[in-house]
Amino acid sequence: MSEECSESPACPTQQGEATTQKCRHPAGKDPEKRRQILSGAWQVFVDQGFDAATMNGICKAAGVSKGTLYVYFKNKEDLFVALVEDRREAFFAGIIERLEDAGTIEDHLLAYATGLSMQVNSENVIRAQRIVISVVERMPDLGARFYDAGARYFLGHLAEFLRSETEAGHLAVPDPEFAAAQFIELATAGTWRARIFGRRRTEPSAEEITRTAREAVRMFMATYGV
Amino acid sequence: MSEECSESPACPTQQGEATTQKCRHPAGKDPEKRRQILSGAWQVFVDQGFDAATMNGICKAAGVSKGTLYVYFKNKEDLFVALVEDRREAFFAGIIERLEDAGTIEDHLLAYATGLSMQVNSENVIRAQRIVISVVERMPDLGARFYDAGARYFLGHLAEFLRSETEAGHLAVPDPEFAAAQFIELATAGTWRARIFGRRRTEPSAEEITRTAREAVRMFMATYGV
DNA sequence: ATATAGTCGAACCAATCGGTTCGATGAAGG
DNA sequence: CCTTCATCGAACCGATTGGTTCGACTATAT
Repeated sequence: MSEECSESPACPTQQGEATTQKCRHPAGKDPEKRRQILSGAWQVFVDQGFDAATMNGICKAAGVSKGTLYVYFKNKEDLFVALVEDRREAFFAGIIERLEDAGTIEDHLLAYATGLSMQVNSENVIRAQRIVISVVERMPDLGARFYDAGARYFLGHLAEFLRSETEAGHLAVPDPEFAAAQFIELATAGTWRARIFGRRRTEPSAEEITRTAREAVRMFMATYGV
Repeated sequence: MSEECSESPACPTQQGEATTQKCRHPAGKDPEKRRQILSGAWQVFVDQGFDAATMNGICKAAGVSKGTLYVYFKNKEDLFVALVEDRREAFFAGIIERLEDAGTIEDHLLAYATGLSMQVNSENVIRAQRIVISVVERMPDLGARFYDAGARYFLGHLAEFLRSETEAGHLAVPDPEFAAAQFIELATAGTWRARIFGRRRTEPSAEEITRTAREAVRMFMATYGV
């Protein structure tokens, strides 16, 4: 319950030091409360889906009154959009970074594939993906943005890597964008589709992920290696 | 509106010949009416999703009274399950057959890939997949059965083909099941995922499909060719 | 200390949903 | 011709929903 006044510039209590003092936030602007709402909403949405989730349930889960909830978000759809916007980056952060130190091209690709597959097959992300897919018809932009933040983000980054390695003569990739798409599909071959359709209800094991990733790299290098 | 009495064995009107005469069906057993309901339900579900679709809307679309609807299907979920059950086979029929006459292994794989990709990326099938995915949490078996009738059916068939070609010495595929999964992912690389997330709102062109299919075959043969 | 204002919580609202009921209708069957 | 019965259609039901309102409470800022 101890918040620091770190956001509102109109709050004169802020001392520069980290202080546990509270300060007055304008209605609907307390970032801590906002996070609290989003956190509760995440739980409810993730295990009930968009339609089945009720605003009352979200209030209860978030520990916030309904009136307050509607001060922060104007309706259910707005709340959901904000939630996806808030989480989508977090899903895929930390994977790109850890790839920088990889050694050979194979190591690089392998790390890429395993990181991607683990994340994209994890229970939470699978559920989130299902929900986004289920509302794509009603909120077309949401799905597109979610895809851009996830798959497309990886695609772009990987394509860039492939292009530079090709220019350096370490690979022979005529169409980096397309090859990146191929690689991403290979990285999750046999797992993701079955997961998203509920055919597999548990996350793939680390061994399976690395095995699939290794085969993806092998296949990729057999085709695009020099 | 002309029905033949072709199903009910209790109907003495049936003459063996095709007749346009009507006959009395026990309540909830007229196959024509059943088809009529499923057809209306299909339209409504496909462009509204499971939750947004209402039983009243389905009645109107099907041209059937609500009372009758509930004679044929005991509730919304039951209707939806029956609908998926009714359509899932139809989605993927006709693709396997047309592959039998293919010549070389490459031709065979190419036909497989293009047929699969066209079907799986078509607007109707994409929408159906989205709906199934959206209810997977509530109806786990439905998603699994749908997956089995679609992807898994292809996987099995393709794996069998790969195995026999390997035994004949035309291919070198150590793990046919897994290789089949790889091939299927490659066949839809760059299209299906974007389609399902609504990132692409139009079906891929025939040229793109064949191009992707051709690259899939090339990659596959580079890895598993003799 | 006092005024201010963000939050609470519970009641409230209109709308809609899935599902049921039942008398009217009209065609099939003997 | 008359009976039977599947269908119709419209009213009806209880439950639940997203969303609103408003007075009570309380921590903050002056």
